[in-house]
Amino acid sequence: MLEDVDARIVAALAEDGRCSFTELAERIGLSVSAVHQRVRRLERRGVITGYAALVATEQIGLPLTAFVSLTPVDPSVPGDHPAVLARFREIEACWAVAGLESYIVKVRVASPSALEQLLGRIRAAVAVSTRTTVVLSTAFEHRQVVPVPDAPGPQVALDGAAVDGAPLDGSTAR
Amino acid sequence: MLEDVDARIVAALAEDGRCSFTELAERIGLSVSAVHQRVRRLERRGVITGYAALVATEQIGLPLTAFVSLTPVDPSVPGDHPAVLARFREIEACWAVAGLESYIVKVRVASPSALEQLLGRIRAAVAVSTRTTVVLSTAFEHRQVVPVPDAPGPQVALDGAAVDGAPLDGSTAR
DNA sequence: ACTGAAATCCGTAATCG
DNA sequence: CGATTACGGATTTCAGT
Repeated sequence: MLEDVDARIVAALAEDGRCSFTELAERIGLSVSAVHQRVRRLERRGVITGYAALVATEQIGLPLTAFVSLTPVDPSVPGDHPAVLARFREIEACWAVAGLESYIVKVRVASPSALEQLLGRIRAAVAVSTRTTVVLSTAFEHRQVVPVPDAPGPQVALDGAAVDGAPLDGSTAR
Repeated sequence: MLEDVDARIVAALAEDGRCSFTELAERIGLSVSAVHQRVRRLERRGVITGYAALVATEQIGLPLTAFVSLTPVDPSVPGDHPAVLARFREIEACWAVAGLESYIVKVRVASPSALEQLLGRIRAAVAVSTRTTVVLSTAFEHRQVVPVPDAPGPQVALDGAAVDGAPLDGSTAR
């Protein structure tokens, strides 16, 4: 787990990945060099694994998002499915999951017909049957889940329901 | 859609969101000010919607990821479900989807019991039944899907299968 | 582990082509 | 739309506590 100061740094960088060390230091209440030192340590420890620009996929000609669940045709033949799936540009993420299906991948394509073609290529490449769930709209995505222990916590009722407009984060009062 | 230069800038920033304008300019082969100008334009146009540090959730005490599909108990009562769901810290993403269920949310929690409690709170807050798929492992995530038109393209066979070790991105030769 | 200072590098805007 | 210039501010390192 994370210490308070580190958690606040991670939360700040998760929200604004290009935040300067100077601004970060002001927000956290430490010197620039101390913050710098901690960020580098968080990177080395693998807490922060990288930085990314968030791209509106609709704006770059990929307006269709879908989740595709994969079920191997012959489960006795293993093979490194994720490695094969990683070679599809259209696949943004790949999870191995518990349940009827073995994998879920998230894909971004230009059109229904591009989706159809992609599904065909996936089935051919990894010998799976697919089940596809088309995304109608993205309410939010890439949101950050970093717990910030020292932040003034929301008032939370005993059953875990938030009292007013506070986040329903299930955190305990302290 | 995007112009070649913009696409390469977006791709570079998607891969390294903290990349300096100086380094970006070198990679793209433009002056710093030209790149600067283009990045600002991409931000203004909403192509780049933000920057984020990528955080290893296992490292911050949230090792359990799951997808939860939500089906409203009474579909005739609408209400702004995404807005309610957004108030749960544990929910990282929320999509409205086509199919039997209405929404899919991605959650990150500390443990199976934390998941159980979260599901209870979700069902209570938005009056849905839930179906949960636990993630066993994340092969990859947050990968970038930005098409880079001018990059030396992979040799692709007519059926769309890559010839050698190139990405199976279905791009056409030019 | 944090601070403060020094040297270098970068971001930003203005100006010109 | 891109290059050059110039200055203020940021990054990074290091010595000190």
